[in-house]
Amino acid sequence: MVFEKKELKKKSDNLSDWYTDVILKAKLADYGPVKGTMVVRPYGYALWEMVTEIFNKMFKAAGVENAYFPLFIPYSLLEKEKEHVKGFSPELAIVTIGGGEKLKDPLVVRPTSETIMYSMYAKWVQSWRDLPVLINQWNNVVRWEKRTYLFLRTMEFLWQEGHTAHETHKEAIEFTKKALEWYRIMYEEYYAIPVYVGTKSETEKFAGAETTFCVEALMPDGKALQGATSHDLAQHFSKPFDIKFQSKEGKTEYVWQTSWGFSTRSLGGLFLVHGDDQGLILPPKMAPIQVVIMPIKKSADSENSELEFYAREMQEALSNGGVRSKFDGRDEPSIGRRFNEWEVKGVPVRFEVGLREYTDRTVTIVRRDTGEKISVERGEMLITVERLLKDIQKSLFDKAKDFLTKNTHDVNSYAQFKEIMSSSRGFLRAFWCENSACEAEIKKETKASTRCLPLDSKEEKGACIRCGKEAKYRWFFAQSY
RNA sequence: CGGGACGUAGUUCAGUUGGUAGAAUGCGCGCUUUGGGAGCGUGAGGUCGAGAGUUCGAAUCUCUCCGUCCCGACCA
Repeated sequence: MVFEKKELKKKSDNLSDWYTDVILKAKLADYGPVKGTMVVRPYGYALWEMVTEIFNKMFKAAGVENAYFPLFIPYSLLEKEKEHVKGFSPELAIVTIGGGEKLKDPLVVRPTSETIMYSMYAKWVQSWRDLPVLINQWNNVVRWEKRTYLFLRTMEFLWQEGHTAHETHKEAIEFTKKALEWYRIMYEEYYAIPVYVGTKSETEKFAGAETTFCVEALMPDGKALQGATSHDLAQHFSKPFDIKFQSKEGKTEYVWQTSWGFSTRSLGGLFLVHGDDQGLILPPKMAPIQVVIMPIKKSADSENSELEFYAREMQEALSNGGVRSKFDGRDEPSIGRRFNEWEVKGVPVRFEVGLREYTDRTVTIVRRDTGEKISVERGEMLITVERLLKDIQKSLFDKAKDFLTKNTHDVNSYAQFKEIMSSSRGFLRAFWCENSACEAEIKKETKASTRCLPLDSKEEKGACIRCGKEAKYRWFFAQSY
């Protein structure tokens, strides 16, 4: 049974309107007073906290430590790596006045921390014994975006940025891939969003990187979202920043570095992929509230207190079983409205506990994703919920995977390429000559840019989709968010 | 930074040929309610984005500015 949301825009009508609407109505975030800024509200921040908890466990297990570096970066530092400053200068916020005086050396509000961190790494690394350096920081960065969008593109966003330094290139590359694997796990196993994992083309890679690895996800409108990136920086920064060490052989060498980041943008993807006309659907592993318990009261007070006791005891059992739950014992608004509130917020499972359940010693359990309603014996509650949460997690992933598969096309002619890009979009696997001029033309003509070359790609003999010249690989193309 | 739309109550919006501010919803209080957006009563809430001009009189007409959203170029 489908219940109309009088106040919520429909996902099926217009994805972009629905997206903004649901974020505001679910109280995930709100617009800040400065254009392009966003306030992350407690419910949205709870999701980000989930991300930090999950990643911190992974990072720390690999020996990565958290630290904090300053927000302000001297412009002179940023200039040291040529490609880096060129890539970022159009979107920098620069402080020119401090303490009422014009600054001699303007300060950049960090757009990313390579330069400020590496200026410190140069002091800290002297010997091979100082390596590897494995540091992550959770912080905010600012990029002066011309056009912004809640979560997906804001002027200031939250992220983690990991920065490592190693003795050898091989070790650095391995670490880059390790970070990439963390990102894949976060998307696939927690966000329930299947991704393609690969490397970026020369034009799409990070300013200053040797190679950029990425995870790419598909949104319901057929556009691709770059989920996270991990960079092999080689010695591009260690040379200008003079990060040197003496090797075991007594030789002076520059370190090999990596950097990798995952931002609040990912949450935008989470909302887009799983929601429906009723609102958000959060995968159980990410949901700050996995089960909402709703006592349905009757007017006789004596019954209510026993009912409430019955329901509260259930919450305690859930909590002991490691299930995140919320008890909604409010008298107002009406029960129907409160059902809808939690649906908009995407809580995966709802318990309905009324006189019927109390009398029969049962609980009515409702799935957010399918709307399916079941009655369960009180004794079977915990095991049923645990199974249900797993089912929902899997079912959300399977659904997204199915969508991804159906919208990934092998394309062999430019006419077909254009046709798909002007209709359903999605990921297009096509041969490309790897010439950046050709890439630019394709983007201009179809809006599709190269998203990645999947890691498991096999060399083949083909002809570039646009120019017909020799091409070795099928690249993934898509319109990017 | 180009193109479009729009600024009136917390929100969504109406406001006729220019005549001095409205609705719905939300919010407060009281009572009745509770298995899918409850009912009745009552109350609070506005520099009509800002400034200037035209006029006896401007939310309404003119100009300038500011801001927001959407679509492009740019980007995590």
